[in-house]
Amino acid sequence: MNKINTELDDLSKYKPASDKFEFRQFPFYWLVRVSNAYIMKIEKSLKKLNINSTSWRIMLILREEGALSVTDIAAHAVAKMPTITKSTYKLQVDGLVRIKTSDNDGRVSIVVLTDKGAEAVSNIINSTQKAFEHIYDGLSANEIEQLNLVLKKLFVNLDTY
Amino acid sequence: MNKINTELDDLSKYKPASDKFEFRQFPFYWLVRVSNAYIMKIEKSLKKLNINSTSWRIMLILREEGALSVTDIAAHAVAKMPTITKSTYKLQVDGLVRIKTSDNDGRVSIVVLTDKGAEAVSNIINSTQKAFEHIYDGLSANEIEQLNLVLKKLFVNLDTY
DNA sequence: GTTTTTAATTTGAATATATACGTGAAATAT
DNA sequence: ATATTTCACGTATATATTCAAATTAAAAAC
Repeated sequence: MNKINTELDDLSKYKPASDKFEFRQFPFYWLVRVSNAYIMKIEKSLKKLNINSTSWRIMLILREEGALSVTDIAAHAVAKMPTITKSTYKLQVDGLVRIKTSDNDGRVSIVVLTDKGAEAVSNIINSTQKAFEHIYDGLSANEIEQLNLVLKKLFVNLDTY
Repeated sequence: MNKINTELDDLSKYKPASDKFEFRQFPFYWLVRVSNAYIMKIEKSLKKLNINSTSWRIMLILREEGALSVTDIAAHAVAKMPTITKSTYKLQVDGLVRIKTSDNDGRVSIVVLTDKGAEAVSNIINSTQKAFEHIYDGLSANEIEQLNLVLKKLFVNLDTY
């Protein structure tokens, strides 16, 4: 049962400045841990295919979004632009994406997945499938939905303030 | 209201291999985004103090745990040992931690926060306080507890399989 | 006492990013 | 209109971070 009125809650104990603060109850401690553990895990699968998690993320995003600018990719992936530039150029060398200057705006670089890239995504999904086999054990669809919801809220807060 | 019987749920749509998969509903997409956004945010605060998020994490852990081996720190921080070795030696140069060989086991390096280190933690908390001001806006204590719970489960799954 | 395992470090390579720069577009002034 | 300033997008360069692989050294197993 979730409380409706959130204003009555004292959330200070989840903030480092509180005397009640304890890192083991700190959501961001767990968030970073899970994120790191997840990245380590899939990098192990991706290793054989000579691709890293950043490139993988870029390709997944491009598959669903079609063509995106470097800025847009950086926003999706939450990474700095130089990181994305470098990563996409490496992908281009491997023939997995194509980069071209926008017709409308000469400053903008548009990145698209090539056919080879789309095929690579399918292959990668197959070879990482095993890593996801037990990943949601003990969780309900409801809990996952709720997790997504809360993460989205946290993201907005981080992005806004 | 959460379902009790999790076995009835079809969680396949949260796995990349499903045809129903969509990265925007993928918990790990959001997890990595939030983790990256959080790290970027606090790194901005920590920058002025010439410390990065990894060192910060190590110091927070040491403050609560007292003395820890490099292996233990790596486990807490979910990073590789060379990363922790390098990071702690940098902290030692700055006088924030002390590294000494264990009395019991000559292989083990024990790391402790120095007085200067403990003081630095307090200072850093003060200067990062502002970053946490609105971070939980729109969330209840209950939701945060639930978040922690789910993250812990995910971590165990990632760690086990 | 030799072999195997474990803990940490060193080295080298890949990745990420801060900073500076180049270039195009938009806004403002002339 | 057109020149000038400001701003936005991306890239190049230099530096920092991370980690795989190899190495060293200590402890445990045999």
